[in-house]
Amino acid sequence: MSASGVRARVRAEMTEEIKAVARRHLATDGANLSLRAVARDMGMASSAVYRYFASRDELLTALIIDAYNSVGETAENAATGDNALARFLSLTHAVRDWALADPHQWALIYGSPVPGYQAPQDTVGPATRVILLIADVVKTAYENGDIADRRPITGRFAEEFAAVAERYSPGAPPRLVAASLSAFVQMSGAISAELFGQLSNSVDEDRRGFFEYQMRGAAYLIGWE
Amino acid sequence: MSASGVRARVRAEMTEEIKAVARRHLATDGANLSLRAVARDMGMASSAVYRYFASRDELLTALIIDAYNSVGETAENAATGDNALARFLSLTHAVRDWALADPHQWALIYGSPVPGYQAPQDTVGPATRVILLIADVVKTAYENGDIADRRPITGRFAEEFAAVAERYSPGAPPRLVAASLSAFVQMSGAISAELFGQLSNSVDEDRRGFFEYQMRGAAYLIGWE
DNA sequence: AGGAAAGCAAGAGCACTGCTCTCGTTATGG
DNA sequence: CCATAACGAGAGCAGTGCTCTTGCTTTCCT
Repeated sequence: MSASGVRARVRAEMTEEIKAVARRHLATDGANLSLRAVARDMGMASSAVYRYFASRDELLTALIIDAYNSVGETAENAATGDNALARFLSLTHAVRDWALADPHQWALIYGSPVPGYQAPQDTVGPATRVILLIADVVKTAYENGDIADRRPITGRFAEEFAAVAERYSPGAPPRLVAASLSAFVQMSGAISAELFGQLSNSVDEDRRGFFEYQMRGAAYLIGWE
Repeated sequence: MSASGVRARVRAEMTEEIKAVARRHLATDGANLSLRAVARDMGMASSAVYRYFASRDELLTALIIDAYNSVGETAENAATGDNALARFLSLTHAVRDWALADPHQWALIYGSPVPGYQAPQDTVGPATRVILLIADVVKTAYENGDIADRRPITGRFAEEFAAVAERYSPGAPPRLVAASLSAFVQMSGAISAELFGQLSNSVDEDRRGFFEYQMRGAAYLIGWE
């Protein structure tokens, strides 16, 4: 019976629960969480977990994809505001808040790659959501004429960006694509620096303010203000 | 006999060799390198390694300190040029080159922190060499009048930076300290993004050019050009 | 309805890990 | 010269990822 399949439903629930427990372990053990410990927490034999994830790496991959989607969705929902600059600042703050709320998930996707782990193709889509969102906000602003001129870029990398610009937003200046990607890099770099302890003893009180300062710098280089 | 002590000399050599072998393993296993494997490579029992490092974490700490000093020294030696901007660009390129030559050492010090590992106090000194170097280059430029005005900073974090500025470089505007730290964050973020695969499929040919573009952006926000 | 096939959970087992403890050996220093 | 400290090796403990076998249950097809 059951066109949906009872077993399939149970399987989906189990899969989800394993991921949930694994996410909890992520907070204490980071990327080298123990599959056996996860199984123990669920009251099942470690070998049973392998029915759901072929290896620890596959579990990690699932967590990585979920994390990318989670932060991507958060950013998309936060990209609101009267003008494009407000949307940009809002979304970057949302990403930072997401990272602060769960530093280990952030480390999982934006920290150093797990040794020996090779990210499969399934992760590239979710991984690009935030940068594409930034690019979209910038593109809209540009088409509305809200982007001031900045120095054009030259050199080989300018041609690479010209190709990207032509594909995603014909007519947009290549330097705008470069500045957008640079803004994304600044954002993730600022968050990682804060989370990974690089700011200790210099900015301890108002890290949010310093983050916004940096994002406004990135916004200026894009062409806002 | 031996005022220096034969045993002490041998011990120092052994310590250094263990670190060297461990650094090799770092390239394949990352931060969760195997102490036993290191011992095996050296033809000794794993328990013997504990005569030199009380734990795996202590070995990692030694590697971390060495890495900080190595990149710091590299940056210091590269901070040459006719003007301060040239020195800044040169040192950032040197840091990037250092990271590209040994990504795993970079990940060790600027990547996600090893779970359960708490960096001891010995690491903070070496860890600050690069940022202090940048601050020094900027300070010199400011005192020579080579730094253009930029928008002042406000808010609570501005007071924090004012305190830092007063201590390190009395008279220097707080926003300059903020911009210097931001430049450092941009640098490490740009390198990490490149090394950790965040730039795939957008900048594949001329990553050096894109890096310099970003560093020139940071330089502009400091007040160069 | 009945039987084959597939899914599932558990346990034992392998090779590995960090780390501790004990045991002989060797160099150091009073 | 001899007690002491440093040293290397080995065994052992508890843990790891992963595989394989064994029994049971659900699903699917004829």
